[in-house]
Amino acid sequence: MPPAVPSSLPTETVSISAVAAHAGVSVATVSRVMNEQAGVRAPTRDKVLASVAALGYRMNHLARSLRTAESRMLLTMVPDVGNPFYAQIVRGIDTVAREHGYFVLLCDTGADAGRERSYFDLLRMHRADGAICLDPDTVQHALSHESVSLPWVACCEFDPAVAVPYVGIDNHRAASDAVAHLLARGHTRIGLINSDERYLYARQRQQGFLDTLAGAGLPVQPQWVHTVQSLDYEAGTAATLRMMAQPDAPTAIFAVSDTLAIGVLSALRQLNKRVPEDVVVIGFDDIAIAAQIAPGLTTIAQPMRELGETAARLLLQRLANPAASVPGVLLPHRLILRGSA
Amino acid sequence: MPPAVPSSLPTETVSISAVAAHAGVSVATVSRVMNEQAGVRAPTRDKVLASVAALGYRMNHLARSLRTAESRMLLTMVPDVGNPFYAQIVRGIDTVAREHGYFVLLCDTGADAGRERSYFDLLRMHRADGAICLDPDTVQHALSHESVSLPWVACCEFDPAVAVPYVGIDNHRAASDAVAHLLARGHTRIGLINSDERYLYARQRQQGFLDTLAGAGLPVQPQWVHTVQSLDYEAGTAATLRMMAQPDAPTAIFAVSDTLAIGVLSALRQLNKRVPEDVVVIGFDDIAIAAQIAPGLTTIAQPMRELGETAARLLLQRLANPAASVPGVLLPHRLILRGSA
DNA sequence: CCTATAAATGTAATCGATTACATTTATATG
DNA sequence: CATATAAATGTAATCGATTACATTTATAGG
Repeated sequence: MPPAVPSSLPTETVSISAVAAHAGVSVATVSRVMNEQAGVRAPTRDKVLASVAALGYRMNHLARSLRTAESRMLLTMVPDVGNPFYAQIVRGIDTVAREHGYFVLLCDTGADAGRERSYFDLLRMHRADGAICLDPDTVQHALSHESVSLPWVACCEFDPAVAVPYVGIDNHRAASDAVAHLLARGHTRIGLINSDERYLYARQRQQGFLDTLAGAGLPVQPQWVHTVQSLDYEAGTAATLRMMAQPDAPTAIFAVSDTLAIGVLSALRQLNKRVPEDVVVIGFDDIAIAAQIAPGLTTIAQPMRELGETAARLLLQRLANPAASVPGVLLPHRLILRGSA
Repeated sequence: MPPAVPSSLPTETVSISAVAAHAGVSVATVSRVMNEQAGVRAPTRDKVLASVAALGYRMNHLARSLRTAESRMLLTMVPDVGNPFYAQIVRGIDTVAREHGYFVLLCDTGADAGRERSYFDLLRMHRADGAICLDPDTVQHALSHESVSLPWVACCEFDPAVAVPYVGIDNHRAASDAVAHLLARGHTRIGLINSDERYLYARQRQQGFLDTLAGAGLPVQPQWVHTVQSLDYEAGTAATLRMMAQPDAPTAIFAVSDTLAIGVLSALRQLNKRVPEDVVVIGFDDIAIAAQIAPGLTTIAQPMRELGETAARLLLQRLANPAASVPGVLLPHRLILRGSA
C-alpha cells in the first residue's frame, strides 16, 4: 500500500466520495460516520476517520443544507450594532446559538425597513433557518402575515397582538418606575426625551410616563416631551438644548435610552446646569458606560444578555417544534441608582 | 386560462422547475432570466417573470452556491462586537460588502483562538467566500500557512511579514504623536496603559511610546507601564489605581484605547485628581463617546469606517483575482485635541 | 453446518440550482 | 423561397451531501 496522501498538500476540495474511495467504502458509510450514526462497525469507522484525516476532508455544508433543507444559521437583525445595548443582546444570542451548533448571521439594518426586508429574504432562500428581529414594529407588522410560514421571533420590539414569539420587558411599568423615582425625589417638572414613535417601546414608555404623571395629578406640558429620530448622543444633546431653552424648563429629564441620556448630560454641561443639583437625569438600559461617567447615570437596567439568550432559545424551540404555541416572555427590569438622580 | 395562483398562499418551496413548468419553458431559461443573462427574448422573459411573481419564487442560494462554489458571504471576525471601535469598522465592511452583493457573517470571537479557528472552518466548508480578521496575531500566525489557500485579509491587527493583505494604521507613529503631544505640554512623567502584548498594535504602540521618550532623553520607569487583559472600562480603572498608588506617580497617562482611557478618567476621579490640571489623559481610537464626556478625551483618531471599507475592498479584490499581489494599506491617523490633554 | 434473522454496507435517487452542448427557431442573404 | 447563419431555447450532467431501499455479511439457533 502506498503511503497516505500527505495532509500538508493543499488538496483541492475533498469530497465525500474522495474519502469513500480512499477508505474503500461507500459514500453512505462515510456519511454515517460523519454524522455519528449507529450501525457502523468500529474497524470501518476507523478506516473512514483515518481517510478523513489523511485527506483533510471537510464536509461541504452547502450540500448538506441543500439536502436537509437547513442551514444551521440564525439571522439576527439589529438597528445598530454600534449601540452597546444591542451589542450585549447579540452576545447573548450568540452564546445560545453556538451551544446548539448554530452560527449567527448578524445584520445591521440601520433601522431601514427595505434593508431588513432584503435580509429576511435570506430565510426564504434557505440561507438561514430562523431570524431574531430587534427592529421597529413597522417591519414586524409588514411581515406579520408571514409569521406562520417564516420562523422568526421578536426581541425587545414586539407587538403582543402579532402571533410571533417575543422577549422583552414591561416598558410601561419600567417607565413608570423611572418617573415614580423622580416624583419621590420631589420633582414635578419632568421632561421626556423619547425616541421615534414607530418603536413600540417608545410608545409604551411614553404611556408609562404620561400615566404616572397623571396618577400623581400632575399636568403634562407638551413642550417637555421631545421626540428624536436616532439614539445618538448628539440627538439627546440637541433635544435637551431645545427643551431647556423654553421658559419654565423641567428640573428632571427622563431619556428612554442611556445613549440619549449621556447626550442630555452633555447638553446640561453646555448650559452650565449642575447634575443632580439643578437638573436630574435618568436613563434607560444600563449600558456599561453609564457607570463610568460623572455623575454616574441613574437608569433602568434591562437584562441584555438574558434578552438575547431568551430570544435565541425561543427561536430554537420554534424551529424544533413549529406547531407549538408561541409564548411571550417578559423579563424583569431594575432601577439602578447613581449620582445623576 | 385559470387565474394565477394567489401569491398570498404560503406556497411550499417553489423551485426553479416549478417556475419553468408554470411558464412553459425549461429550467435553463428560467435560470438565464434570474441571472439577467442575455439571449432571452423579451416575451419569454416576461412569461418567466410573471410566473416568478405568481408563484412567489425565491432562488435557493444553497443550490446555486453548491453549483457555483461560492456563497457570497464574507466572514468577519472581531474580538468584541460590543466595542464601539470594532462596531464602526464592521459598519464599513458591511457597506462595501452589500454594494457588491455580499452578506456579512459577523463572528464575535471573544479574542479566543479556538473559537476563531472554528469560524475559519466556515471558509473551508464553503459557507463563506472570504474572511476579514480583526483578531490577534497569534491566530494570524497559526493560520498564515493557509494564507495562500484560504482567502482572508487582516484588519488593524496584521503582521507585514505574513503574506496576507492588511489594512491598518502606523501604530508606532501614532503612539509617537501622542507622546510627543504630552512632551510638548511639558510632561515628563508619562504612564502607559497598554493592552495585551499578543496584540501587534499593543507592541507597536508600546515601541512608539518608548522610542519617543528615549528620543527626548527621558528614562522610562517600568512601574509606569501597565498591561491589561481586556479593553473594558474596568481594566483601565484598575490599572490606573495601581499605577497612581506608586510613589512618584505620572502626571500624564497614555491609554492605547479610548475605552481604557475612560476607565482611567474614572479612576482619577476616585482619587480626586483633576483632569487635566493634575493629570492629563490621552486615548486612542476616537470613539463617539470620547467627545461626550467631561472633560472631552484627547485621542488619536483612527479612520474606523475607512478601515472596514478598505478591508472589504481588499478581500473582494483578492476573491476576484486570487493570483494578484497582496498590498498592505496604512491609513492616516489624527490627533484630536480635547479637554483631557 | 445450514438457515433465519439482524446488522452492516452499498446503490442510486434526490435536494435546486448552473451550464456545456444539442436542438430548435428566427433572421439574413442570395 | 431555400439555405446559411445566428439567436433562442431545451436536455441532461453536475455540484456534494443525505437517505430510502436493496444487498451483502455476520450472528444465533437448531
